[in-house]
Amino acid sequence: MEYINSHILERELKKGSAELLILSLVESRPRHGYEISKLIERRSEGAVRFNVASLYPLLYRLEKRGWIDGRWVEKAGQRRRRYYRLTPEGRKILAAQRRGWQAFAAAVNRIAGVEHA
Amino acid sequence: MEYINSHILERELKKGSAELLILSLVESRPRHGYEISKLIERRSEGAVRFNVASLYPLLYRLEKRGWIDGRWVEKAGQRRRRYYRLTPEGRKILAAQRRGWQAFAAAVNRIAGVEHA
DNA sequence: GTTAATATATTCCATAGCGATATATTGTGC
DNA sequence: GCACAATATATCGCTATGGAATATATTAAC
Repeated sequence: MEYINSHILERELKKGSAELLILSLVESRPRHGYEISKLIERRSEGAVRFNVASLYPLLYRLEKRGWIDGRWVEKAGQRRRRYYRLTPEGRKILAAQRRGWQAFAAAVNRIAGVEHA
Repeated sequence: MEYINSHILERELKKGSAELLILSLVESRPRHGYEISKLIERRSEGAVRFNVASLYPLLYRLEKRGWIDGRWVEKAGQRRRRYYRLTPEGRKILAAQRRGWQAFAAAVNRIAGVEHA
């Protein structure tokens, strides 16, 4: 199933939702970058895909802002991974971003005339 | 009502939805740039706002791609306005973008754990 | 021993949003 | 008659950033 130019729309939309998606995924438990990218791909059924060149710099930005907190975990028989967990500050931001997303999605649905999206 | 950092989310998200919103607004009848920007602001209740430096170049792009068709209208007692109407090609793109938006919004809702957004 | 999958990382380029600014016209209040 | 706000279109220049390409390292599979 391939929509005409749908990839353009998705590419652009993805940008704004990236933070919300990442924060949401590390809400329940710490996760590492690769896991996050794979989760987004699977759960969105391909509608959202992250380029590593976007994902990792974004994780650094979120950490620098104090919204997530990363620490290296070394395990025998595994590559070292950096697990990120949500900080209290990040939890507040996540709540705000959820509200922002809902307001935005509602507005787009209203204007674009999309019923029960 | 001001959400923490919500402007960041909105700024980014806007990019991807801009085309969808504009195409939707010129679907029913031709409209000019200023009218489009005001309509988006009003109908979104402030959740989406267009900077003129984004709006006009975007209109030119859409026209260049053949999705909308603009023509100048001069009226006594009014500044000249450029009215844009949706082309048949634009109509197809709009339908595809609506589907793309729905798929995207559904994916974000699923991942971000937003209920009935 | 070669390939694929996992996992993190960076460089470079093109795109594009937006603040600032400009121009022109019409309507309103004083 | 004049200042000001609203309408309407337009562009310059800065900056952010997304993504292709590429690199490195480890483990599993064949």
